[in-house]
Amino acid sequence: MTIQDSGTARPAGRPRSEKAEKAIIDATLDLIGEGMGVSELSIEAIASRAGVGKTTIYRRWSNKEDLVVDALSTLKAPLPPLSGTSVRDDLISLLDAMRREAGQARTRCVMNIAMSEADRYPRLMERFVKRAVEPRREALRSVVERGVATGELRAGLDVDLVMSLFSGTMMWQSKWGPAGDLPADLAERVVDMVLLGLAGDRAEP
Amino acid sequence: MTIQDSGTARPAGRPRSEKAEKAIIDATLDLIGEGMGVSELSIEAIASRAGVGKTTIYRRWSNKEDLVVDALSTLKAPLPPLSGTSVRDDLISLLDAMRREAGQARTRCVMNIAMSEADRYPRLMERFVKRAVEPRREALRSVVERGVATGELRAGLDVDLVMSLFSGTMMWQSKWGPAGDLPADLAERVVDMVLLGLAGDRAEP
DNA sequence: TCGTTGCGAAACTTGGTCGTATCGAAATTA
DNA sequence: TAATTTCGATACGACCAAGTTTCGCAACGA
Repeated sequence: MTIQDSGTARPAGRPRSEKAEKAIIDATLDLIGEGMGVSELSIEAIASRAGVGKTTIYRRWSNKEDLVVDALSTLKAPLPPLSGTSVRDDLISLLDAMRREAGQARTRCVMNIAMSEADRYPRLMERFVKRAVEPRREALRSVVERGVATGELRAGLDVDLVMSLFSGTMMWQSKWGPAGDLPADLAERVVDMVLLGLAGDRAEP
Repeated sequence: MTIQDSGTARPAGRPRSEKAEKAIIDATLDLIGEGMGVSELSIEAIASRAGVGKTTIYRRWSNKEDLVVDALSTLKAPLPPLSGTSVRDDLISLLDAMRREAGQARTRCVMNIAMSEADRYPRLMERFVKRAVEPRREALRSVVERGVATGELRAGLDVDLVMSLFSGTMMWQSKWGPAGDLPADLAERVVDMVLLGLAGDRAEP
């Protein structure tokens, strides 16, 4: 028990540079954001991009995958606040958050990795899904379920399928939709189109 | 002008083996189907898988991308026949074709490439889109437009957005939906859900 | 039969990355 | 000041894949 034992017993010597750590994480995300797959990321490229020695990376992470896991984990998921006034409004809020994120190269390329390398890096994906995907999924689910409960949405809906409807549409638009940024009113149009349905007449029995 | 000038003036020497060519293409598609990205494909792996010397590959394609372009180009797009009786039926046919294709590892992994490597291999993607994506896109578009024309679908629909709705939902399901094969009635459920809409009441003005 | 071309296999050169080690300088504690 | 630890830089040996070349054999036309 030394005199300065306030939780973190700082060892002697030069402390690790937080700036270097941040630079490494940023460089990793940048490279991913430029379209690199996990398997093409090289420690050397990351070190060079970050302006850092390889030693500094290996001192912190024992291998590439651990580094990528940490890098992806720093992508926070600040869900938009939901007004809760109507299911329609909340759906638009959620989808508009997706639209805005789809405009960022980083998010887009992380999504690329999630789509294409999930099978090869299950550990990585597991952590990433837990951190970034699950919160959104659950937010969307709770909104949909609330809508069913309040009658704003039809009873008997397949909630998972509804979620696929919204998420899939937004993702498809961001990847294959019109070039450039997604239109600002996309979320609203998607939600209204889905809520209202496409049918021209409601001649159901 | 020799005596045998029938269009293809066969040069002297042993002719190129069509079998080898086919084996190379197949091996390429197999490896892609096993989850390899374009950048991870190695000519050596392809040659080894195809039971072929590297020379035989380099004699035909000057680089990896040309080979992959040719390989993907051989993936045919046999669209399902459309009954044309109702827009609903045709939509189900198209979406069910997607569902069935999503069950094939090859198609799935080609889709992975399309999603994640489109930016890095624009030439490749251009040809692939033209060959495999466009026909489907146009088939879907014509069905939707016919629906609007006949009144089966609401007037004033954003046709591109409708297409994103269907394509995106199916793709999302195949990637993030329940594990294993997609349920056989998925296409029907998606189409009906979208046509009918989610709203619980139609209190629109 | 002979010349030409393709074949698969193997050797080879080149270049990139890995993970480790070493260096002098810098930052911190004691 | 001395001890300790990290810093960025660089060098190292090992490995792997790319792309080229060489080899002996096979398949074709003349």
